[in-house]
Amino acid sequence: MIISINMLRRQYTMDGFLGLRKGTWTKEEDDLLKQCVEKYGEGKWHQVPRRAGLNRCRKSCRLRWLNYLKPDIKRGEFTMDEVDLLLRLHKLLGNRWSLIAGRLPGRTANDVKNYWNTHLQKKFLPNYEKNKNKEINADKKTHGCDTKVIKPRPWTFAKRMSENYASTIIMDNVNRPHQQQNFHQKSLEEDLDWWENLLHNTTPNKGATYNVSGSEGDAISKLPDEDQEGRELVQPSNIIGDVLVEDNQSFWRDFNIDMDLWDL
DNA sequence: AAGCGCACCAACCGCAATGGT
DNA sequence: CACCATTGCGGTTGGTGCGCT
Repeated sequence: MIISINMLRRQYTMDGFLGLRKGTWTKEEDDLLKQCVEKYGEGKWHQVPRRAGLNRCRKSCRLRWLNYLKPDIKRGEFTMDEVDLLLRLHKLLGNRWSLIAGRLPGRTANDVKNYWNTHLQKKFLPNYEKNKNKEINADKKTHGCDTKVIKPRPWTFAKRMSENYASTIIMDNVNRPHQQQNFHQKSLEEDLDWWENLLHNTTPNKGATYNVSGSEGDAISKLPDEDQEGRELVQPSNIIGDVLVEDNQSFWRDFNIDMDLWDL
């Protein structure tokens, strides 16, 4: 077996002195981690190395599980539909990879980020080559233009959602969204407007109001399954525009991609 | 065949957010 | 409120494979 100097350096840096292994995972390590998660469930990552008998740090275990071992991970080429959605979401959200990945079933944030960096960045960012070594406005560097990215700030969301609360984003006079701290009680339909608008490909209008059900990637997955009376609620992931999509049905079955639409 | 450059992607690192005490 | 431990995220690195010369 040939071990390069770089490999040694990578595997035995500071963590190496602490006895922790680094670098590529072996089949045996994968099996141990899989067995551990199957037995104890996902989470409590600080306990995983000990429970699994792995000589890895908790971060490494978590990453390996989330990006590679998790059973529902979809591998292989991105489909046209996925690329389409990725482009739209990136235009709106910027490099919020976990948020974007949350809308692409089976894809991880790392997958999405890698795909963007290797396949899409050069193709869809005007002036990418020109700007890549320059210190420029972060939005401009990300989007190739002065697009303002909606960056919802996190707050304690679970509690608010459980009380059927939503926050409000008001677009200011330069089309920059900012959140208000006063929460209004809203109907679920209103809560979903923001995500509908997202998928409608709309640009925030001056003075327009968007209702946001929480923040960060968890937001959607944390929406309640039922309302306070116990009635089943429709998850926003199943709503594209005005169309309710059945489970396991492609969102874009009859959808034709029109790149000009986005003015990229 | 060897050398080089590039694309891809798994994995690492630093830091901010979150939760518990 | 402060502090600490843990989690999660995004940027970056580096190994590998492949095509070109």
